[in-house]
Amino acid sequence: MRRPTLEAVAARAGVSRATASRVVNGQTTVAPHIRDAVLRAIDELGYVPNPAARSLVTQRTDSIALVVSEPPTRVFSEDPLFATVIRSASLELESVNKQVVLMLASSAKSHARVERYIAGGHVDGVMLISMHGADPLPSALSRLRVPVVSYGRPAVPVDIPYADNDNVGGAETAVRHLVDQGRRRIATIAGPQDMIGGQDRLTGYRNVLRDSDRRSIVAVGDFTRESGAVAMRQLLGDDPQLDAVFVANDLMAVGALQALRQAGRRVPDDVALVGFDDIEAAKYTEPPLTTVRHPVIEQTAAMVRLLLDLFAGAPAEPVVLPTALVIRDSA
Amino acid sequence: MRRPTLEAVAARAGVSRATASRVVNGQTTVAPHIRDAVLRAIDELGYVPNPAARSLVTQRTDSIALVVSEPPTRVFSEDPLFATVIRSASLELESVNKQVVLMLASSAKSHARVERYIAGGHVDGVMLISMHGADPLPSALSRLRVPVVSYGRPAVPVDIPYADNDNVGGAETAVRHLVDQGRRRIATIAGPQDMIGGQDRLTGYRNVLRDSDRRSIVAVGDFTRESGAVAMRQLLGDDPQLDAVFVANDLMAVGALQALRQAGRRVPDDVALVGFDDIEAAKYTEPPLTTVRHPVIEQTAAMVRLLLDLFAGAPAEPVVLPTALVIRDSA
DNA sequence: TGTTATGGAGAGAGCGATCTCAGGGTCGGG
DNA sequence: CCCGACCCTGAGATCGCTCTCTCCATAACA
Repeated sequence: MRRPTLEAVAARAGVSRATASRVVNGQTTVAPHIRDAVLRAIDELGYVPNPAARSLVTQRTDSIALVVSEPPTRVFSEDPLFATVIRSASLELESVNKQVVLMLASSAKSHARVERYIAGGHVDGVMLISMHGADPLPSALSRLRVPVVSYGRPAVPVDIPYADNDNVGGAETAVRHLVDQGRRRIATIAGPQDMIGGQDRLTGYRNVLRDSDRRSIVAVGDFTRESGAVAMRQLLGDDPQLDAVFVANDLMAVGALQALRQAGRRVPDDVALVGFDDIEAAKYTEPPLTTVRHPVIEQTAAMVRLLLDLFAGAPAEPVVLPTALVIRDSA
Repeated sequence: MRRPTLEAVAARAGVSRATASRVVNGQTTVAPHIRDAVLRAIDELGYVPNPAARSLVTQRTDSIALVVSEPPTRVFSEDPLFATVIRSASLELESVNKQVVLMLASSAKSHARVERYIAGGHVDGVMLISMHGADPLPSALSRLRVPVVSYGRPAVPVDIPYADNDNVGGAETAVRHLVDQGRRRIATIAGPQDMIGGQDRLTGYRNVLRDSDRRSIVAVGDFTRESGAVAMRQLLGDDPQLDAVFVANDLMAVGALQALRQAGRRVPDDVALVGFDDIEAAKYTEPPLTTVRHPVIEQTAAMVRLLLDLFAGAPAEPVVLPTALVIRDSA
């Protein structure tokens, strides 16, 4: 007992396959009563189009790969970034009837697997979210003649459109805010330096300090809460007099806040703290976190739009979204 | 400039399409020198089989959906369970040349989307990891005549094979261990009661207490670390004399440990603690956590095997893997 | 030498959709 | 009343592959 085919639907409705196909694909050039007959037949038979047959002739699959090029432990960490990107990309593409296929590319072996899958034409395009500098995937995929876009500027210079947020500018705004408050010893907890976001946010910090006659005090974390606490303790050891910290993401800022509390420093009285990302948790810290908004959903939407542009043959230029300082109580 | 077809490969190698196909699919009935010629042609043209055309005739897609029926926030939480299942399922299926397609089914809307995708025949089978009682997906999918297996016993009674671990038995072993140590007031931090794992582990706790003439003291968490801390504080309020706690998963146990420390209780001297799952972090707590091993990788492998059995037409009976008490320092 | 296995290659029929193109109505205008 | 325009519908080719079936060549045996 096989699944019903379009042929069966057509027979039952008393029309040709072509007409049935027209109805299935929502063409308007079909007489209403015939349309209804076909729809009824579809319903009665429980017809669902065979995607293989369809994509064989259309040369489309209507599915898009979201390749996350990170070890699973990072993807499935407490960082809500990936979850948000995945969810909003799915949502965004759902509205144009495309399905997101999530692929994790951690090891070199899984890279090869992903490449084979993409090269095989299983998907119409690729959204890449890869943050590490050494990642060979962006260039590998761009060679495959498949439409590829990236979430965030690829670390390796490679000619694929991307949607990013203004990491440098955001960091500059944050640090300038601390300068404007008259803070003198402004430290930073930077992100990992093999990630473009980590680099750019540190650059922003340095830019402002350079122009404002202050010495830079840097500790490096890896974007996890734990590493934020560790880095904060280290900074307090390096310079017990520090009166402000710019933290490269909110997760580390939460850890830093904890470390400051344990060290008996009041925030913002003794030490002002600015984070980056504006994750949900930033509202609920004690005190609520002043931070730079990283528009994840908008950035994802922009990335999706870039991909759709590529499909349409339109030119797709990189997009950089502005960030905005969200002032709460920690600075 | 289109992708080369099998026809092109055959032409270049001077053989028929059928022979080229035989080589591509690794059949042995091809003369070595012809085989080589075809392989060379494949290499020179950069030929990759068209999956749509292939699955149109074979009626296979060689991809398997892993449907995670949880809100993304839970999937991408600090709980390493999902990451491990995803990784080991991919690994396991890779060896039989099948690709895992990850689908998140959180809302009712995404349920419909997943169902449509599966019904469309995009995948050969489905692995379901769904923990909530009210989840309509198991029964919905089982109606679709697609091979479906489940990670963990489905909360609704439905006829799909599953691989589970012995939650009840594991909990019993843990609590018995506490009884054997002469603990008198043994509390539990249970998991969410709309999840089968949460229910079963509480059942195990109750079974042993009932037989050992002790009163049960229950607080309920939601498997997150935070909720473990909250529940522990509540238990200490309810019965300041308690001398042991069985915690339904390690994540909550970590939180409980923290709460106990803050309350000035020594572990295991004042209060003994047993967790469940044996996650990596359990080794590194202070003191290291005594816990029940939940064999995630083996269980995933068993689930994959069940699915492959279904493909082969073999009967697939539910599998329940044994758990084992891992004794460290907390009890 | 004739006959039967046997191994290896090719011809051709599908798989289930889309899409172009041609043909048969209906209608309005001359 | 005839004809061109227009709107629907159907016939049939096509997408790229697998797989059965047939056929040929060589080997093995009597």
